[in-house]
Amino acid sequence: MLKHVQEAEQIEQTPYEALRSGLIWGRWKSGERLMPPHLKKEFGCTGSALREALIRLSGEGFVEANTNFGFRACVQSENAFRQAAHLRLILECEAATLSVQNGDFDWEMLLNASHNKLNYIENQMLKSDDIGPYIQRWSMQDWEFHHALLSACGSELLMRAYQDSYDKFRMYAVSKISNFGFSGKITIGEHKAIYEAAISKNVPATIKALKDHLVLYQDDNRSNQPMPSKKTMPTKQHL
Amino acid sequence: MLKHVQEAEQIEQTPYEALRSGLIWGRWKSGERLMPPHLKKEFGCTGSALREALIRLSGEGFVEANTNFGFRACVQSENAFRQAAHLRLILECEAATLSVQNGDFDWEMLLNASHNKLNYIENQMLKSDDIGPYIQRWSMQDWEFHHALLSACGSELLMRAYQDSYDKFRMYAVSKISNFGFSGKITIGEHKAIYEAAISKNVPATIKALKDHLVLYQDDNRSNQPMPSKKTMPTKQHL
DNA sequence: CTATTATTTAATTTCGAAACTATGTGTCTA
DNA sequence: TAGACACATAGTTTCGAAATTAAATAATAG
Repeated sequence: MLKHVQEAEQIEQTPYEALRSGLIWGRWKSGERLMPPHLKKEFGCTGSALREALIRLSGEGFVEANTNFGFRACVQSENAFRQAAHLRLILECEAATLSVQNGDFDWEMLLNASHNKLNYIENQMLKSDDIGPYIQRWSMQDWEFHHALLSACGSELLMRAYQDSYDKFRMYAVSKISNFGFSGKITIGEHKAIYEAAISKNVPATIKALKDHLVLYQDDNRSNQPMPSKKTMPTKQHL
Repeated sequence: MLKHVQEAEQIEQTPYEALRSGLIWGRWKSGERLMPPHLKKEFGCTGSALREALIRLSGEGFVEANTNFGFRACVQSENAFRQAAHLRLILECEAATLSVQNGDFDWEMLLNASHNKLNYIENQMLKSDDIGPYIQRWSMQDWEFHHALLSACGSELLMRAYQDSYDKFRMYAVSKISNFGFSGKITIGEHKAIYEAAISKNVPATIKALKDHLVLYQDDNRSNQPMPSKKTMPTKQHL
């Protein structure tokens, strides 16, 4: 799909990392089967190793696992994308609130540094005609910035949940959003707004800036495709 | 640890379910090693099957996996418990808000039925001297009630994140909270308050009732053991 | 006696073959 | 021709042994 992505994947080490990367960057189509016997040729490892990685990824929600039917890439849909964006927004707002309240001097320095790096890349992309070669680096810096923003929230559990939602959001964004979510000056301005609100310890402004940043993909997921409550039975509990 | 729990575990089928159940119900001490070669005797299955289950559980955050060091039961601490309670509260409030707004007639019936069942058990426990035999059943009904409450939120992703936080909360509650969180009339009243607020479509009252229900374990996790922001580096991104 | 190195033990990880399951094809019958 | 049954094939899952790695003990030199 993407030349630069393809090249980068060659560097990956473990099957788990390679698969996770490939899933996020749209290497497989929505719902496509992931068969160890086939994949092992191009991954240069045994089928069992791939299976292990796929099990782990199914636990994280990136692949679907059905007994005796093997593994499939996550089924992508507009609805699933909205759900990921929604969850990400909830977790990011909560963690950012705590982080702004708790953040010390070191946190401010970290946030400053990560925003500078992100801003630098984004301005380079603004000048360039083809942003393709920048996408991956930009995506990494975007993550580093959002991670730094929340890093003082004080809860590793919250951080982990956030990363899951962030990665899932990115996976859907790759296939649904043009330029993977980078919209030139608009994006630069949004990141600047988040940074300035957070660094000045203004919690309501930070939350507003975050909502503005993610509102594009939010819309209203309440009325469109509601989940029928009849079908929603409690999953089996392990007593 | 618990007689009734031990008995119930014999019925379990897959190693994954048995392990998950054992972890939640405090079968292993905090940080204890989980070695397939030892466990396979009592689980009556091969070591490889256990390994597969442990990998999956590590993806869900119930066991810690270190390369070439095997698996360990989750390290429990007061801080980890607060984080689980906190995350659960965030997700439950958000999902409950959506659910109350979206909930149709079927949802109301489901909520009513699950609350009745929960209420029935809790009143039985109130009369009894030894609540031991009721604990597991009560835990199951408690889950069914909370699940029903959120079931109309419209986001499977949010529901799954909630279940993870709920199960982790329960795991810590088993080891930290007397009677696993059942406090007689107080608990009954809290569940009733949640039910009545939700069934009357009162969002603010529902949120308040949920916060009252979980506030005991909340305290203030901001100031006690803050996570040093220096150590918080972005985890490796898979390009 | 201490510290470093070898040796032994135990556990984890990897691997490939065997068993099982599902799918697709072809044949036979009504 | 349509339907049902048996067969063949592809893919999944399970299993146990070999290889690798870490921990523990014994042994030797300083």
